[in-house]
Amino acid sequence: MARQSVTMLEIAERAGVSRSTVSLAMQGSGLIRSETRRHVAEAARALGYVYNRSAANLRKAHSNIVGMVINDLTNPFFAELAVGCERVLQSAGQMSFIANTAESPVRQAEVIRLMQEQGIAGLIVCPARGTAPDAFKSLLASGIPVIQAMRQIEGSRASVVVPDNRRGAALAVSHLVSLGHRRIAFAGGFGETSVHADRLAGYRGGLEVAGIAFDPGLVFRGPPTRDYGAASTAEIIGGGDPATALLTFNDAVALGVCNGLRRFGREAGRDFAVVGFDDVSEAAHAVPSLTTIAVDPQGLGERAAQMILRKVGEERPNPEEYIGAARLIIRESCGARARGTSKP
Amino acid sequence: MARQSVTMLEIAERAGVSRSTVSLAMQGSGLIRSETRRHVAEAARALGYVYNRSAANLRKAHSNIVGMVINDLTNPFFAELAVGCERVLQSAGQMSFIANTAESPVRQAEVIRLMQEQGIAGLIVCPARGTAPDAFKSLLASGIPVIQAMRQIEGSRASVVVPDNRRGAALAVSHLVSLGHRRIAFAGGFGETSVHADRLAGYRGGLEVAGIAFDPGLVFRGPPTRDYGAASTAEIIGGGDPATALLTFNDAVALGVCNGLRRFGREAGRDFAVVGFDDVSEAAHAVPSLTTIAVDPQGLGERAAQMILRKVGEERPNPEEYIGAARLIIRESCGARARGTSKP
DNA sequence: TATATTTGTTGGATCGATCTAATTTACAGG
DNA sequence: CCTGTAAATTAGATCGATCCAACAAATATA
Repeated sequence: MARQSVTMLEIAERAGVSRSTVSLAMQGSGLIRSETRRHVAEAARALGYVYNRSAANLRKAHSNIVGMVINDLTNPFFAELAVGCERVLQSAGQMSFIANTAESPVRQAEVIRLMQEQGIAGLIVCPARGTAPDAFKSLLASGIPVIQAMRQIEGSRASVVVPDNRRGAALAVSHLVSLGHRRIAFAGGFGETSVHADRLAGYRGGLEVAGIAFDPGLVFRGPPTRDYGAASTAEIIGGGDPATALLTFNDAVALGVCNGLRRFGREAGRDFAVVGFDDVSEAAHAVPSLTTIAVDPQGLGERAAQMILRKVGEERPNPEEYIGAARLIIRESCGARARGTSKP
Repeated sequence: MARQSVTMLEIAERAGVSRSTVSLAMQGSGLIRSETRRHVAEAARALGYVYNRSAANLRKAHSNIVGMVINDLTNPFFAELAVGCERVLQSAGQMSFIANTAESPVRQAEVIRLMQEQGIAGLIVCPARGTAPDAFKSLLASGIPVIQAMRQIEGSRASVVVPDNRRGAALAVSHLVSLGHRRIAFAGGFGETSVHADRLAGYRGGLEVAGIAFDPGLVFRGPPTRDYGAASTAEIIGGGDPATALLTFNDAVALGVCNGLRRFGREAGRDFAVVGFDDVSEAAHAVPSLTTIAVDPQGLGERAAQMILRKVGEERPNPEEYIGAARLIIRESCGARARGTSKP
């Protein structure tokens, strides 16, 4: 069909006023008599009018679109961040579009370019692994605010919204220490991300506070996945002076280790303490349920959205930093609570 | 900063040609001498030019944006569909934006309106529960193709891409029958979605083929969640002539039931057979690993994307229907394979 | 009554890229 | 050297909403 689209001019004719009046009425200007406004609204409805944002954006320089670039949407952790963000933007009347980069900096660059062509008002991004420090240069140069969420790229001038990874890891370690553990391992994640660096630093800090010497032999690096957790279990619980407790880079690794332990006839929470990181929704439902550090991705998403809304209005946005709380959620896998003691 | 954006006119001046030449060069017209084209490209790069799609769309009626409206992005099943879609669209040079409706028809209507205002070329939608049949009327009326993925709304004139839910459920039932089961229950999901209706119909069909009478007392309705699965376990395994096997509406319910069984000292695959639906990534990793019906959400997403790409070009797009395969994946939870027999 | 002020409405230029029709340039064949 | 054809380029109108300056009408103030 592709029928010719209805324009404000047609509404004007039908309502017996001018284009200008229609435009003003549409955007709720106080200059228009309320009766006129009603006529215009009626005519628009009758004609099936659809507002043309492209045309409007042509004059307004920036649209009401906020872009969101997510490294991995199939990971519920990041999906929740996106959803939290979107909820806030939506209720502020901003449209948001979400794009997925699948951890590819190349794809990320492509997506950011396309978004800039659409004239986004701001960008919230969970940078892909290996993102270059100048990835947001073009956006920042044209005065478009950029917020990095969850991860931050060293040397970029964009704002940051992240959880307190360092403190979270330290909390986990001191909890394990309070349960009597001295040989505490750390597993999963690669050195290239800021998140890994921070969580590892918190782990070391926690050990130091407890007066426990750091043993590099207890740090295991690898992909932040369940498969890695399952595969590395043997290594973690083996060796001469093996660990009795483990803090993992994230919940996926922790859940993998819980399964891995079972293959050796061991059970997390009974024979070995496991603490995860992130508190994904599965953590509460797993058996045994997972003790973990909650970072509230939805809440961080909401924060990021509020920050971008503020910055979009600003004349000259300066980089800002927000560090969200990290809370220890004690469940079964650390051994502090017997299995089935109460609802997870 | 918000420096004035660079336009084609400025490129034209720098390259010593006219606006028209720049425009033609940019869109790769064969009319332009390759040397001129090079000059233009150079000037654009030097000035840090960013293409303004809003301006272009003003003349072209439709943008190169495909909208995707997803009922629940935090559900990895739907997230994967979105990602599959996006990959195909991306490689076809189309921009896609994803929005989340959180199962709210009101929010969905809002999102669709905003997308139409942006001038999307097509829409792929997993309709929210309770979507009205006329939800896509405005889009279809202006000739914008709409594809419903995973779910379909009765009475809407949009195309459809869904898995073969009916056949999948029948496959599951006949597998359970082949393992010797005669009392097979069905649990989870509400009647309001087409998916539930189809899966239930397949379940009944499977029973019929095996010559087993349908027993309404073995059908349990409830939210398609893990919590529901855990909570309804008692009811499912109780009663006078209890079920010995269970097909669930989706994997979430199945995983919940597996946990629920454990609370009664029973184990899926040993004392009770459980078959899920969807094959989410967790199904393979769970302990016991979950026998389920794979519907390949990424593959369906890719199909939907290909379909929309084809339709965007068409003059008068007619509603189409694609029914994807559903495969039985045999793992541990149905009891066909001993636990730990081989890699999941 | 004349003038100032407020309130409501409108013409017309504008945003940046596109596209048609027109124009210029290049070059062959006579 | 001219004409005809092909190749390359360009002027100018156009898309639809916005917004300023201008204007008309109604009301208040001198």
